Amino acid sequence: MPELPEVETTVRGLRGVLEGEILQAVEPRRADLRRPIPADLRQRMTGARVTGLSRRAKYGVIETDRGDALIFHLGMSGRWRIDPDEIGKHDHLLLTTETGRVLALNDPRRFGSLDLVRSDSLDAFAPFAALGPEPLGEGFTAPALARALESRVAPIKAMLLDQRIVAGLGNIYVCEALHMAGIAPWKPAGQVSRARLDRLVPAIRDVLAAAIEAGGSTLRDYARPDGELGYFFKQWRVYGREGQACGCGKPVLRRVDGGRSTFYCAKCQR
DNA sequence: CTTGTAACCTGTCTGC
DNA sequence: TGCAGACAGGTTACAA
Repeated sequence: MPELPEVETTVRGLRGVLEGEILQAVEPRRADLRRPIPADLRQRMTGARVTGLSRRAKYGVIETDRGDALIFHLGMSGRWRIDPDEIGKHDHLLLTTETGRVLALNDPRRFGSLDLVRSDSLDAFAPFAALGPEPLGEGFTAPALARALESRVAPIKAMLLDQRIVAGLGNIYVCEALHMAGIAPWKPAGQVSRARLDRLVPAIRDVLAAAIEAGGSTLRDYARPDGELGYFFKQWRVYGREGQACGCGKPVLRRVDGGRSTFYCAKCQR
């Protein structure tokens, strides 16, 4: 479940297990995900101490006292499992700490990625260099968004999914934010009024912040050593709710293009 | 440069 | 029960 809030929740959960710990074993279990896994990952990470964990857009960053940064992306189906009972065929990287905790990066579809770069050149890491502002950061404002969307004719939804415009949104939160702001998903981005952009920016912030809070409870359950399944609370207003009533009473609609679903309310979003 | 579509890969669910 | 088809949170190569 990897959009920005899920990656943020994941990083927070990993922090409790990894931060300050020495990696006793680092074991890649296949050569590639979406990209090749760095061949020297085991050698460079084994014996290193984890100094910190952070997030940029949908990427998680694990830094060590050797000046290396392990960057992971969860793709569509990636997740970290904490102290799993057994290792399965989709567990592609295993980390074992000196205290005996085990973390398994599980990703059945393998759309995720693993990269290893020097901490002092994180900004030069190509996928990072292309990213737009963090939606929860100070650089994401209505004027800045208006400038980025100026004269663009692609649908506003497509622009918000473009990580160069704003970094971290995915299909769920774009649908939610557009509904909260009352904007039709197919409106040409450059034609969205300034008044609506003024609503959109806080809508994006609010939905992400609320999701991070809700995701926290998910990961807490996830981290249980007994492997008990956690709850997954859905607070979505439109995503995954085709046919159900919007707050206004009209049914939530779903439209598919390019194999991607968009959920929206034809009355509330214009 | 901008835009839209196909492809990558596996698992799960639905309907016949 | 079997099986085909739709669908899933992302990114990117490629064509137009």
